[in-house]
Amino acid sequence: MSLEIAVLAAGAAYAGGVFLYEEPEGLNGHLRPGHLVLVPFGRGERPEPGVVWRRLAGKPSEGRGPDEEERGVRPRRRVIRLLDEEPVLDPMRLEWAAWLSRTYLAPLSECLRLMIPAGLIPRREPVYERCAPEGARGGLEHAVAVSFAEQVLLAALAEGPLAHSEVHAILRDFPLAERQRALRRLLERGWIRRSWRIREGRPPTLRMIRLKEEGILQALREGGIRLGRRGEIVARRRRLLERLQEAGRPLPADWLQAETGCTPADLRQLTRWGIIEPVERPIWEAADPYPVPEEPPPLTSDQALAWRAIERALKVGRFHAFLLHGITGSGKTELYLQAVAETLRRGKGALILVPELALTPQTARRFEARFPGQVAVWTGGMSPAQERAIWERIRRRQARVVVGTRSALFVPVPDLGLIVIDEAHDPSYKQDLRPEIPYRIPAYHAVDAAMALARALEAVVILGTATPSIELRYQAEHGLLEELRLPRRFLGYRPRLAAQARHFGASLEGFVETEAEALTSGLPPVEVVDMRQELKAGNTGIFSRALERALDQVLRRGQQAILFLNRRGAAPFVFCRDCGHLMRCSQCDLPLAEHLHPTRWVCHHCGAVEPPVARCPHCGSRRLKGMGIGTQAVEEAVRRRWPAARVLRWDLDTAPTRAAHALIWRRFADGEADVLIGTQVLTKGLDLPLVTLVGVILADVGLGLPDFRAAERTFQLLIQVAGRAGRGLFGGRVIFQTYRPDHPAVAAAARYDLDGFYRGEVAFRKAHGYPPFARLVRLLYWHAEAERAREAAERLGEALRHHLMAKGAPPSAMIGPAPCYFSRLRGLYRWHILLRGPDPVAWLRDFPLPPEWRVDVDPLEVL
DNA sequence: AAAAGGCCAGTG
DNA sequence: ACTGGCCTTTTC
Repeated sequence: MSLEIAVLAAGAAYAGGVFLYEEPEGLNGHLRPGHLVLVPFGRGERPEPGVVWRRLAGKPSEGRGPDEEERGVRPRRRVIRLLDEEPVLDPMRLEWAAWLSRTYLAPLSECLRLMIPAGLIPRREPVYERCAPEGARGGLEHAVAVSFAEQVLLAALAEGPLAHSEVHAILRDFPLAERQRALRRLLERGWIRRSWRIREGRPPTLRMIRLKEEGILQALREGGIRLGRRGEIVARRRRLLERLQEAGRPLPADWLQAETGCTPADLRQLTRWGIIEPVERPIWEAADPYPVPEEPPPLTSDQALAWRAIERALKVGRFHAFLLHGITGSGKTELYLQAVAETLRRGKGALILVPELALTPQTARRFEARFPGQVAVWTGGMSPAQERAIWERIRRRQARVVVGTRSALFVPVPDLGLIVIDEAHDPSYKQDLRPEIPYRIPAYHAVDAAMALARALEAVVILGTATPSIELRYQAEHGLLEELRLPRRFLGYRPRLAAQARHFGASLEGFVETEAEALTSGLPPVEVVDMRQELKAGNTGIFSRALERALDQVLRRGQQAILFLNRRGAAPFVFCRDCGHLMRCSQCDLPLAEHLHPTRWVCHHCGAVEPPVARCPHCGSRRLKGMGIGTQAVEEAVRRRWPAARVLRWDLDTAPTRAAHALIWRRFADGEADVLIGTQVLTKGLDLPLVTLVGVILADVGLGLPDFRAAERTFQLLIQVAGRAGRGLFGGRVIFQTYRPDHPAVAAAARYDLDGFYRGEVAFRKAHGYPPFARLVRLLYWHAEAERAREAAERLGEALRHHLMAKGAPPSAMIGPAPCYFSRLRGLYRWHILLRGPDPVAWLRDFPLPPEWRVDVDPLEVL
């Protein structure tokens, strides 16, 4: 009996990923597809994780492909051990992995690797031991040269085997190279042997806190005990104790900290005083910290209409996919929540995907409030231990609702009944290909992958967005998705709004009451300002007269404004005024942008920061000048023109981390600033009800790029940004400044004319044979030497041309090879070949594509 | 990717 | 002889 095992080691993919192994003795007949095992792999026999793919029939005559005959008989290695009694992947997900592999032309092992978080794999460490003296080629006494390090090591190994880390500790007085040399030489000569030790992973536990002194709160009240010196510290420690008392049972430490503001130091101190006590519990036994779920509000009539369709699909329990097309603020999330509730009632699990830079914790909190204790958050950047803990909670059905980013799609939620993809148009749902990621990972799109999974599982999919992509709308038009519309923004219910209105001195006039005291509003009106006219009128500033007046008014009224410009820094280009030379990144051949405070030149692709030079490298002139504007220039201009205004900037410079994003959003939402200036990161935040003005400083950024989706991206961005205004009682207005007021993306966005833009774009795509009328595959190659990149691309192009001809594909099916538009990034020259046709992947299936070529199926951009 | 094997110039 | 450095090969 042998087993086909997909080996998840990086290198396995180079050889197809699936290998034959023998079943270990102790487990005869036990291993099934989907089981996670460790197998020896490669020349070093390093234990690597693998997923059992198939059992092959026992007879050697059967189940042997012709290629195996060619390879000849070779003693197969044996599976080292089973890592988890239960298969980690069910048959449906194995089938799905095969689909991913076929669809994205990626090795099966790389597709399965997406579904196995690193936290499930135990740590492995080499162990060295002295061989029996007979085994060695010549005894110590015959040695010609034995270095001092080798002698020390041999002496230590005489006492018994040593782990890798122990060897390095013993040899710590020798330089690293010397230690490695000693190990290699002794191994080569057969004096020592290497094997592998697998560090037993302990089942994940959760640190919980137990209240030790029951009477502590009583004592506190009577004033006998002090919990600390400063009031703030005392307050949060008291909050912690109250929570524990209320619950009457241990609560998770991290949850307590988040909830009460206590720090690990607080917990240590209280433990030292004997007031509380940490206890470790298996993760799946963790008690539910939230006792009372929040009540769902009544639905508005728009929501109710959409809900009937969703509810029906959930009740039928077959595959069904919705495009929930709802403008910003129309109440999509409430529908997600109700859909999750219905899914849970049916005993199934739910998955909610959110875009990468979204404020995931805030979104997750809304779900946690409704489904207390049942929500797991899955984002990138977790530690292996966290991954393992959350994964176990999900698998053991402790958490039935998973909220997360793209990678959460691959968490095996048992009995998955619903997949929600919020902001489904967001580009972060597409796995991008980067040169530093080895080999060919599947360039999947979470929407397509989710649809395939849902089909296999008979689950329901909801794709929510205010700006559906052309492809999604096209699919909806052709019956592949059911489109549901939420055309009005939901403000809130009359009683609460009335109270707010009194507080802010606003009025509820002009809002539409759809039913049951639910007030809705339309989208804020957009004014397009032609900046060429401003120039003619002698206004060379950043702000048009209209925007200036509008900002004046907003600041006078104490409301908030957002200024949007999709460019960081002070100036996107630095030119020499004498010879016109453009400063470029040495690694990327992209223009350097000027940033201020301190003045520096930054490459917006690779992030390289260069100190500004005084003289033009081309002509030696000292007259170098930043041209154009970025968010930093807008900030300076606002500060100059409105010195009293409180300004916040939100872009990658001011918010490098997720926490920083949340902080800026929080500060602005709390009214700590009047004007928020930012790039597209600010389209992803949540509700900001006091914003009454959105100014787009330059709407045409990005329209000049030679990419067939450039117009669509700009259109979506403008709609999203406009949607940030007027989400509260004061209404709102939007101003687009542009040099191209007639461009369809700008003009249609200003009218919120999604249908008009869609029709125009579809006609364009049809005329030029772009998706959805054809599919694209982009083959990418990169290399540090320009010549080698060109050669490789031309060689492959030649081979592909012949292959396509033999397949009967038209000559127009292949575009290129050609250098990419961004021809050099991070020091690598980039070439690509585009394939275009009804199913270009099919042409490649029997084509021997060298592994260093990356395949981007359905690329989002072709730059 | 990572380990192992092969090749070759430099060293005592 | 024996290194160390650099490349190629292989992964069941």
